[in-house]
Amino acid sequence: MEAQVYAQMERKSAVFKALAHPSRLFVVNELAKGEKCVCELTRMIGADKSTVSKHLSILKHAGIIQDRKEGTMVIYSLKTPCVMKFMACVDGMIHEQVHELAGILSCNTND
Amino acid sequence: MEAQVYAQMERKSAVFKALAHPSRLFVVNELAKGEKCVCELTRMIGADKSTVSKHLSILKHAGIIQDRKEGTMVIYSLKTPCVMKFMACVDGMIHEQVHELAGILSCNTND
DNA sequence: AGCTTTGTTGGCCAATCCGCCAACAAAGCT
DNA sequence: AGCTTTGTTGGCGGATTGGCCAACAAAGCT
Repeated sequence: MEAQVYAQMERKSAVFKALAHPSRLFVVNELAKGEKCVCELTRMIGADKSTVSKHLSILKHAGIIQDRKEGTMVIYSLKTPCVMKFMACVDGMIHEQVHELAGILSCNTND
Repeated sequence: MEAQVYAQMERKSAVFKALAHPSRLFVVNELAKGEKCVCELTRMIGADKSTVSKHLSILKHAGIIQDRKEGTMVIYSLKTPCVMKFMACVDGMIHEQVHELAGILSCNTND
């Protein structure tokens, strides 16, 4: 693979890396419903605020979310709504996998 | 975050994790053009075949690609074409970032 | 049967990621 | 000014990932 192509793939993979964590995915899902401050996201996730702050920093650096200050609070919102389109695709993939598994195991799955 | 929601996010993030590597992204891009054997992908990437095989295994396990045997060769192909739709979205994000950077840099050219 | 080609798996080690704590910074309140 | 709330950053261990080598397996040739 040529260095130029590799560099391009690296930039792209950075976006996927940013989304490759349950908490960060949760954040994106919540922000899709509306903007939220770090404090609220921290309460929802239930981890240390430093942990959540770092997750948000990763998402921001990837260009997926943006922030704005309001008093002592920092409010985050979704920057790239097209991310949610792919979420639907992933949902479909997971449903398909569950279906396949259900077929293999031939037992009930209450989802 | 409730355990059930966390589990759902974990399943989703597995798909993103699978795509969160330059070589694996390269594979997806190549397979979008047409099916290819491990040997060809190995030549294109330029890593050890064991490394490429593991990358393919990760993509397969995530439900993104599928394989089929043909003689001594194993031929991989894209299983979920909707992945490519998101690629376009990511491309757009990167272009936007480049644009922003260009804007910032063009405003500060005082040297 | 023996050799070659093609892939996969296990193991080792380096690099990266993750989550908590501690420390610090900024803004509002008393 | 001091205290509180809200966030960010640094750093430390533990867990995970990534890439190479070696070993093994399957199928095609000679």
